[in-house]
Amino acid sequence: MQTISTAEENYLKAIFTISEKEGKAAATNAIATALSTTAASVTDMLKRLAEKNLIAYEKYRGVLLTPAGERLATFLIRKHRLWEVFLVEKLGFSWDEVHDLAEQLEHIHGDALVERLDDFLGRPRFDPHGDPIPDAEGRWTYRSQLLLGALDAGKRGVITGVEDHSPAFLQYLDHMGLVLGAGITVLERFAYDQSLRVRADDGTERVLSEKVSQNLYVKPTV
Amino acid sequence: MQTISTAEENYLKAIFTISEKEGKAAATNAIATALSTTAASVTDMLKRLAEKNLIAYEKYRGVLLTPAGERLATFLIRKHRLWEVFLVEKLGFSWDEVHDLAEQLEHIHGDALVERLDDFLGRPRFDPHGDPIPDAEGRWTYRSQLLLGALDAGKRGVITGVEDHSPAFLQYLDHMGLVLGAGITVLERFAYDQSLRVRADDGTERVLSEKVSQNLYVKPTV
DNA sequence: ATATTTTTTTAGGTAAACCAAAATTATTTT
DNA sequence: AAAATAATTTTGGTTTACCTAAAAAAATAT
Repeated sequence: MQTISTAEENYLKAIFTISEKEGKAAATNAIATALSTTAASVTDMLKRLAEKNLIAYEKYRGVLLTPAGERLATFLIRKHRLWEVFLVEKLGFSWDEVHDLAEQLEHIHGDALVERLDDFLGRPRFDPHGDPIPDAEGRWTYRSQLLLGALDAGKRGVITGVEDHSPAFLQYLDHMGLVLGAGITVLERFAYDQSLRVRADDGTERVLSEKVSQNLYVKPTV
Repeated sequence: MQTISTAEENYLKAIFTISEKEGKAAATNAIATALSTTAASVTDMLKRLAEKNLIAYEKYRGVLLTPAGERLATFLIRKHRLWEVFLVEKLGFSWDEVHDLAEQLEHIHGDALVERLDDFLGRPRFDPHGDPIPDAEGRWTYRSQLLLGALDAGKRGVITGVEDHSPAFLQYLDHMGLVLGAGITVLERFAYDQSLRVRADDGTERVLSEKVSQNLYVKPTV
């Protein structure tokens, strides 16, 4: 069984994320940007990953993960998100503090560790940002959610996740009481700047910018 | 602030352990053996660690840690042992399974993580093998313990730790019911092979070899 | 005190993971 | 369809952390 380095794991995760979002092969430059490295370094690594049959790579055509590569990437995301749950639920970190630590912890190797951690945490299906956690077989939980910006006036939804994971956005949400699970009703949409007047379940009313409404996911309630 | 690689951290820990046990500067060969590498590689690394002022190195004279190096080594041991407590107390691993995982986890960087983990675990002073855990300021807890082999016939002690940390020994102890905190009374010492006849607090009597009695620590009870 | 053995260092080399600059290929514009 | 631009790869280099074999120093034996 071949071993995979931390650097290789980071490439697999980046390729997974980019090709998933773009719906096509990940470009060298996109990977370089995601990993804060140069295109030359990426080409270097792609050759090695192709050699290990973790990616399907054709020069100048971008890359896709092979089933083996996708399995590894999925498992890395599983580990990252389980550790995030641990950091928030057990150690008391806030959701804007856990990314860098989880980025390190996801590279710890040990199948038994992951499964025991999962049990210890009560087999959570979503991480502290509302992102789904693949199960031990790599299966994803799908959930019907839409951006708050897509919710019609008069409709209510429950906050289920974020698109922007930056600490600045997460801290803003904390400040506004917009936490996962909170109910929110769209009262009015201002055509001028696409801002929304919303009401929390406790009756508090606020105006949220388009930028906020485009980065917050809600599940509509009936 | 300079960064320290995982390889460098492993050298610091090895130097700490060897120089502490031997009571003198750690020899190149001893470090090579401890890290399963070659003397040439060790010399290589010693130059780099000396450059970073983490060790006091004189060619052909062995190495000692500087205060900065000792601080780092102590903190690594703190992290290693806290993670071992987590793995045993929270995730349900047994004491013979946790070393390799803790060996990875000790290299996770994050002061807040360590302090929160320490709190979460109830600020334990000893790890699952009875080894002391340095506190956040790097202070060690000392404990009066001696090898079971040094306990006179007729005396009773409580098991406080192990010298040999190998899974084989730990599993043997489990099998014999010789867990941390268990009481044990030496009934008789056989001069021929230095084996001991002992009695557990539940009345069970056993004979333990010299090898066992030289690898098990007890705290004498009055 | 010299010879032998052991330990340590040096010399020269490797692979992984990065880089800048130059060359090549693909894409877009005209 | 050519020219210009953008994306990608190649070339030649770096550092880290290893290695083997040879040389040098220290320790031990005679």
